[in-house]
Amino acid sequence: MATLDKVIVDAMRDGQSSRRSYSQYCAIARALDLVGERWTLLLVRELLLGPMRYADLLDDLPGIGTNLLARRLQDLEEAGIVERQVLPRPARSTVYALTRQGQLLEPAIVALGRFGGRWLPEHPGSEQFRPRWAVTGLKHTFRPDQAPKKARSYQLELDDETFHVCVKHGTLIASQGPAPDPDVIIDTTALALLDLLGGHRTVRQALRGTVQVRIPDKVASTAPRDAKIQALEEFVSMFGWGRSRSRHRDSVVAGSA
DNA sequence: CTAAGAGGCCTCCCTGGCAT
DNA sequence: ATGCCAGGGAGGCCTCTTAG
Repeated sequence: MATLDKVIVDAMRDGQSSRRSYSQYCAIARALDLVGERWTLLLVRELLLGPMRYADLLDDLPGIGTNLLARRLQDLEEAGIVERQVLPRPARSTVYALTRQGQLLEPAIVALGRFGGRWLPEHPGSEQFRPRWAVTGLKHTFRPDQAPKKARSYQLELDDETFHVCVKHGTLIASQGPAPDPDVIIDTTALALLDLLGGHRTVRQALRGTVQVRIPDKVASTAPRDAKIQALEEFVSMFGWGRSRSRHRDSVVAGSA
């Protein structure tokens, strides 16, 4: 924590940093000094699924200016929350990744997602939407009590992007890229996945529509069709998508009565 | 005494252009 | 691919004034 403290102390002392401080001896205020500025937590959200290149961050944060992204990355780097990594040959490009300190923000972001879900409309409408945000959403709608006892590895192919979701010992780990040895491969669009998780499509309807499920041979001991239904039902049941919104609606109705 | 409004200053953010 | 810079708009903060 010495690094983080130094950043704030330096900022407060010389006044030259762009970072504003609440100057309160409070852990929450200190956290907001570090990550409370506009775009910062969304930048961390992007990196929760793995390292990303500058251009990809720019693409997945529509509306952020190039200079602002550079500044936020620099601030997070100085605070020890983000670090630069250079990929090996042949890519050799620079990527940005969360440090161990940065990964400590995950529970806070998941909690914010649960909170924000209460005000999230059922469909994106005219708002921007990215497949990786749906995958991040899996983290804060995950219900450990509904997870299968045996570990499962899922590969999600959403639009043009591939993600790996691993459920093991009641925890969910999601990352960008293919699963090394998936039990189930789900190939669909991000919006179709939202429909399925939100309960607007049943598993059978989804399988007749735009959702494709592939099961590598090793677990296809039952009839393929049944195995697909079973696998997709098991996946969907792990997430409480839509539950938080209904709780909010209930409270609004109760409050207005 | 307190709350609300006005005005000036400052910071933040975005856009577009440009350099490395 | 990365990120710096200038210009301008929007909004926040601070101070002062005024009304109740």
